[in-house]
Amino acid sequence: MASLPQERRSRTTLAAIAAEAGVSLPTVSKVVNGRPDVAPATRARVERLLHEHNYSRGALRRHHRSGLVDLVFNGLDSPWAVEILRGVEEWGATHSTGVAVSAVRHGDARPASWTSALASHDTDGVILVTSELTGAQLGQLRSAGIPLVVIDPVNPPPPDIPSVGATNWAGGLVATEHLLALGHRLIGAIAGPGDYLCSVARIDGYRSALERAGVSFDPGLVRHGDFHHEGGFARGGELLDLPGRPTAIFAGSDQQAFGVYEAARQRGLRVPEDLSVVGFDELPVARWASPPLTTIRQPLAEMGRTAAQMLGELVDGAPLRSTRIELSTELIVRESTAARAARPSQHPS
Amino acid sequence: MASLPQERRSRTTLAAIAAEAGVSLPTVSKVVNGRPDVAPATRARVERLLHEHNYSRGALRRHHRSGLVDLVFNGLDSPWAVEILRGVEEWGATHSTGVAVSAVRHGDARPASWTSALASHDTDGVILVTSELTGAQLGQLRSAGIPLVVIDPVNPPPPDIPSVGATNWAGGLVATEHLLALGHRLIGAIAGPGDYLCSVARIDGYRSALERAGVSFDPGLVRHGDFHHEGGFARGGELLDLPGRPTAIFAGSDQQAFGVYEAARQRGLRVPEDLSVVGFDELPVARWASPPLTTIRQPLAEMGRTAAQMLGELVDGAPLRSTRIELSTELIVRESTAARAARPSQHPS
DNA sequence: ATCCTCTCCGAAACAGTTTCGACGTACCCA
DNA sequence: TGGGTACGTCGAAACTGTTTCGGAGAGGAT
Repeated sequence: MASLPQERRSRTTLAAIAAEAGVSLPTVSKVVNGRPDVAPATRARVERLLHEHNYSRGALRRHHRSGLVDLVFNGLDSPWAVEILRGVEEWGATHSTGVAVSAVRHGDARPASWTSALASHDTDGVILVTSELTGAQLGQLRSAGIPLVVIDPVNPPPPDIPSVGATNWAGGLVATEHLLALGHRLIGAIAGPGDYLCSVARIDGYRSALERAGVSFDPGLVRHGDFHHEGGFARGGELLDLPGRPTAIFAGSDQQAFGVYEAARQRGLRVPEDLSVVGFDELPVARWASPPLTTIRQPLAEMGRTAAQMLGELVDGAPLRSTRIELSTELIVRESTAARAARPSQHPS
Repeated sequence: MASLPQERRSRTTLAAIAAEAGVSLPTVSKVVNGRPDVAPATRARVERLLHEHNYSRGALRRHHRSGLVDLVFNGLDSPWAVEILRGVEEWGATHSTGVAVSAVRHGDARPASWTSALASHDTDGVILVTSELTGAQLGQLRSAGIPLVVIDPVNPPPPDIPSVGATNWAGGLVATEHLLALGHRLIGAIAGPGDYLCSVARIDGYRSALERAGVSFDPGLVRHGDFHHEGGFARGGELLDLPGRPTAIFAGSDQQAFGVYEAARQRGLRVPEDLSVVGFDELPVARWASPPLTTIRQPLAEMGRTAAQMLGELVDGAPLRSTRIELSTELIVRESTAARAARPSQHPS
């Protein structure tokens, strides 16, 4: 039986590994299940082979539906994330599928990729939210046959990976046009992290709106935040301390908008009388802020539902219908924006 | 029922079921896995037997750790929930355990209990958050041998079910004492849903603080909200429209506090000059509200971590150490509370 | 040397899944 | 009506993986 080397390439079975490692099948099984009674040397040898063949819980398990989908966030510290989660969970509830939530932490000491965690509880598919995707991770997923859908990818995903997002560019455009229509000409903008696709799209929309209106784009009025309160507060403060203080700020996200609120409040500036603010996301809090926030609605829950839907089809073996879906954004006007005051604090011109 | 009860407890194997149903073992396997090629009549017969013996993925699997814990929320529509989730997820990440999130929906058409959903992907344990727990559900869990930990139970759980909460009573007391110390005497309160334990505890604390200060408790100043923005807005509006308008409101939750903000703003009342507001929870937004919210910190993430920790011990078969843990709350003073104005009920201009 | 103990491993029994072919029935067509 | 075809249903056998249990061998104590 040892004469045929083809044996091992055809199927990755415990017996094959056992033969190659020169041990018996039960011993390999014990290694896989972390049983104690295996000598360290033997364990290491088997594990190395296991890893070489990247054995994934049995080739036959490949067709077993576990009824579980993994939802991986890049940080779980935003109400933003819950909205996505709600959408995915709703889909899961109506399709008898569990949703396992996890968060990758960039600053974490353990550089272990989230893909390794997936192996412990076998998952039917993965939805990755605003996270980077390395080639190695992709390779792991592919070899394990686990479908993947990305929401708001930070870097453009490979063509065979479907992604779901919102019309961020159009949203940035509409937000800025709204401010322009109110008479504002000095409009600041706070982007998200510079490497997020959705962030640059929004700022591009902002710039296009300015240019279409014949207002020159001033790079000094654009800052990069972190999409959180802190970033909005710090960057917003910088903008408000500028000699030519903007009369309006496109905050890039709702949370940043609230940071801007606070920066304005601390400087004795009123919203919207002295400063108009537009957010992005339409978190539930936006309607309840003081004053209620004018913002760009992004159908977060629906994005989650859509991604889950696509993933479900992929899990069922359906072919990929579309590789990229962008759900439309919408301007929601509330009370944080107003026409530019007759005598705003004019910058010296 | 004709067979000995010991028999089915000792060994519920597919082969036994097959023999009893008069079919072969593979056929039973197909039924369990939902394979299509089984005649409806046969399937029904086998399923009935399966249910009678309540076969649960093999008796040997009983000791198999799936590395998955279920976190069941009563509605997922609050930033409150994410904080809990974060705590549980953190624990899961460091204990190579996945966290499956689901939400029960009270108004849902499908009255199917969440416990049935648990059966699909076998779970090591359940953390239930602010939800009711029927005896039937408890029975299902017990018979399946799935440990349970409850966070903020709505009704007092049975003595053998551990629960985690916060010192709600003390929080309500401290919040109210803070307002009393600022000179307020007409203090409104907005509770959560009347049947929530945490809600009544907070209001009891509020009442005790009043009584200890020699201020008479006026039931007309207490309203029942829903812990959400809407409730705070509606009930807060009612309080503010009272003839003897309160000069301070203990909002019962941060979200209700923001609802009160909006109710006050619509009436031209300023916070804190005309109205002091205290929240409860210390959601991340509280620090970024306009004005920043004075609130009672509830260590939500730590509550999640603690519950997960307890559940982990239970899963490992450790004995129950304590049946009830209350983590301490803490007053965080920001800018939404101020000393009572000299002429409280007048609009300053 | 002898005995004991403890670690490590595999033979065998066990549990469950999948493949594949047999059997019977229903349906279609001449 | 008869023959052929298609399909649904089921089980024998082969397969994958898990657990138990006993035995070989190393090392230590006497």
